[in-house]
Amino acid sequence: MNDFQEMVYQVVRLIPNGRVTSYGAIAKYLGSSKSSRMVGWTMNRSHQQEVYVPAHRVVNRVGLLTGKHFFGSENAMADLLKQEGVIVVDDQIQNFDQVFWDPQKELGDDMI
DNA sequence: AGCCTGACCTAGG
DNA sequence: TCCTAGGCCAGGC
Repeated sequence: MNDFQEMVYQVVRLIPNGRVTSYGAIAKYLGSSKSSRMVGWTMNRSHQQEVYVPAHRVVNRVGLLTGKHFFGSENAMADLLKQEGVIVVDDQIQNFDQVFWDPQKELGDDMI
């Protein structure tokens, strides 16, 4: 497991209950804004991690649940979010700007 | 060894 | 505003 992937999991674990962030925001926070695709790839392996990673709190930049197929059932990801109070309609998070959690803004740059 | 494919995003036309 | 190309890089074939 390389450092980048480890960092990704660290940040995802810091996402508060009922909030979400995007692949690009994580990539940017880790100092490589162009590696958002790698974040997505890394999230694919997140289910195999021994320590829990709330992968359902990571969506794409417009609030669409693009990773839902990697959860058990068709609505597993949306259900997890709904349990946390996030409103999801047709795989689209409602009030996305209010629910969005920006690591750069919330945590600062001191983690890098 | 290439070629292709992604849970993505931004810039430029 | 919509569309395209490019950057990223691990893994499958």
